[in-house]
Amino acid sequence: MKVTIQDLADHLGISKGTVSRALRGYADVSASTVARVQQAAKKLGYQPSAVAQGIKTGLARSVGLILLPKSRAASRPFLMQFINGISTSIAKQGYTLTVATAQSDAEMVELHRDLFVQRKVDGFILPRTMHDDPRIQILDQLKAPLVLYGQTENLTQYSWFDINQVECFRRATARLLAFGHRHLAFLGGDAPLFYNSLRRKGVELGIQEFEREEVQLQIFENITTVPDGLECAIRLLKSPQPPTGFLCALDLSALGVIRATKQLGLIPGEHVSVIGYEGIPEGDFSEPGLTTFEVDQYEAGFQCGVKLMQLIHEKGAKVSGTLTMAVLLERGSDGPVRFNSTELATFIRNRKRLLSSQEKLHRMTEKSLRN
Amino acid sequence: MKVTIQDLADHLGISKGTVSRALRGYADVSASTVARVQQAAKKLGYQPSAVAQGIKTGLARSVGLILLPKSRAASRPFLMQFINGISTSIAKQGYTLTVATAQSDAEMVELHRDLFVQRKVDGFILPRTMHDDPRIQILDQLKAPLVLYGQTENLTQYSWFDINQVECFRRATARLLAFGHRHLAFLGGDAPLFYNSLRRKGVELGIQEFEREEVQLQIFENITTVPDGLECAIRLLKSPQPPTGFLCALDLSALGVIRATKQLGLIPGEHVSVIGYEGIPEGDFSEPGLTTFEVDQYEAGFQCGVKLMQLIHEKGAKVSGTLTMAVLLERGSDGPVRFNSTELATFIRNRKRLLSSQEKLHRMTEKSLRN
DNA sequence: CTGAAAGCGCTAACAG
DNA sequence: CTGTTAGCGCTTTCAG
Repeated sequence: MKVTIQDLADHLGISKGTVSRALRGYADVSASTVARVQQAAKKLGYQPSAVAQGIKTGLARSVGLILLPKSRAASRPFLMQFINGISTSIAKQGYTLTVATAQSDAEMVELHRDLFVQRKVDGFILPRTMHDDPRIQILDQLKAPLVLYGQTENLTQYSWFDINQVECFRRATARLLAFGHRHLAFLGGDAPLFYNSLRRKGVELGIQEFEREEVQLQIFENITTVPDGLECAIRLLKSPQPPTGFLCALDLSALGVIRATKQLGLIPGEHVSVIGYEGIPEGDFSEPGLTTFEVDQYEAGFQCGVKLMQLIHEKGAKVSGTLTMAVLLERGSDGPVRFNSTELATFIRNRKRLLSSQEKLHRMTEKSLRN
Repeated sequence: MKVTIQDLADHLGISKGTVSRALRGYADVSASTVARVQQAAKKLGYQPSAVAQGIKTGLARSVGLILLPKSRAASRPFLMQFINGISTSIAKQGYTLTVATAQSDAEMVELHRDLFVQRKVDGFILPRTMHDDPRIQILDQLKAPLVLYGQTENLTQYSWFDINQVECFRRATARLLAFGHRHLAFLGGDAPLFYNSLRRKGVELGIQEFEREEVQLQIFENITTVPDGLECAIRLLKSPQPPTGFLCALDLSALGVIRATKQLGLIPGEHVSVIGYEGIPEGDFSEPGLTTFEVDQYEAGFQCGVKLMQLIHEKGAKVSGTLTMAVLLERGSDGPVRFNSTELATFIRNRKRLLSSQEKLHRMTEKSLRN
């Protein structure tokens, strides 16, 4: 049923060694046999077993990507495109992507070790890099090829690909400052993840470069979901000195801030400005649309794949890091400051009265629409 | 560097055959050696090479899932959770998921063949089943184990998992009819995909069961994106006899319909009702929220994985099909009919006047908010 | 209960 | 240019 190299050799009346060399394009085979072999291979539908090949070469022709379903909200948005990018780039060399799912951080590290030791994969792509990433430690020990999607400590030792998040957040900050905002809040994401410090650094840099006036900045961390962002923003906006501009490490938390803003009867993009990061599709459907940096996750995956292939194939290949930019999507969630912090606080304090009057007007509008 | 079964055998002064049997839990090994071997294995960090195992067993301990990045919009939303579900369920048996990406339909079929012939995977999960699916044809020929996520012709021959989409759309239709809608439109998705006929059938069934009054139904196909839905809805709503209720095969097209509705100055959920299917996160951020059927993609992936494992491991395992339900998320995009089709047409024809008056009122609201 | 040995399908020396 | 041969690391009879 399953056709092996022996079958093919028998069929052609030559040895399997010759068949192997013909198929692998060795120079020392006559052109005519090469042709004959290739033809017969196609006819019989022969393709070498990757498993049997792997036992000789020591390679599985697969790279690993391990996910954490636990943090669904945080990891979901970007991964599908990322996966497409990886598998497309490695497919050229006959590689496939092996995806596994860990149920916890500890299991995650073990899974990396096991998959490599069992030779199910030849290397890894590590998304969502952490400070002192335990995955890196164990893979270093095993001398496993790896590429980081993101940055970390001792970066020169590794191949990595990342968005220049410092620059993104510097620009976002400069943008809000140019809009006249002087009270800012930074809602950071998962604290252990390395990107978090980069994004915060970008914000601090932006403020530092701005020398015209005093700027207030409040910093929060572990704001990773819509409810997180909502809750945090409600709390801040009800405080005596609320921020008028929100810089969010994640689109999800930014969407939460937009919701909070509306709940308080404020208009996002007018009374309060919000900027996110990542470019998830939800941001295009909120009202107003979310101003954010759109990351090309497909490209990121593709480049990670390319780098990993280099590491695996070109022995003694040097590691390389690449930094690229995301593009700002200017939608409606930010704009020129209307109230300063103090005015905003007053405005919010009176929101009940205003909300009810707004409702009355809404009913009027409705009625008139009905004719 | 890499520790093999031989190393372990040498270390313990026993034969590798014994080591192998001890590790695989054969009955005919003394408990004491089993313990010794396990301990030594842990100490030396020995794990059998999946590649070497595979050459004997003929199994790669991996299942394949092949994606089409081309149809990004259509395939993106559901896949990540689906992938998590698959890899979680197969991980119990030491299996991993191999993901590959095809650039075209033809390449997709080839990839299935190649991955199986090369023994990189032991079976496949086929999402997005088509009419006379060419993937199934080739895999049947190769006697490759497969599980369908979705239905198709000759279903009794295969293992499959699906949502009862006929029932979902029957309910959606009954719901709009109960709301008093009598002019409906069904915006179908990719025509070659099998789900499309099921969803349409559900709509037709719902209408057929409704005997109180005459119901108009317009049917469209290949409406797969937001712009598709937008365009189609604009055209329909501007027609002399516009539908007041939209049944959309996909959330994406439903979101397009909502946009169209707003562009025409109508209020979705009041002047026009829209129901989607799938439960993508965007639906929660549109205004109003999209009423839709939420599919548990994780569970779907999990069940597909379980079925595939049965097929691969239990020889002579019989195929099995499972039908489950999605849950209706009642959000704001549908509701009791306000205008019948004729009234709606008139209303839309006068929209310009209305829109400008609405704007005036909006400015009033704004002004009052400012104090 | 354990060791010896064959062989899975393929590649890569090494002869010829 | 091609055939022969020796493994790669593991599993699995088959003897003992």
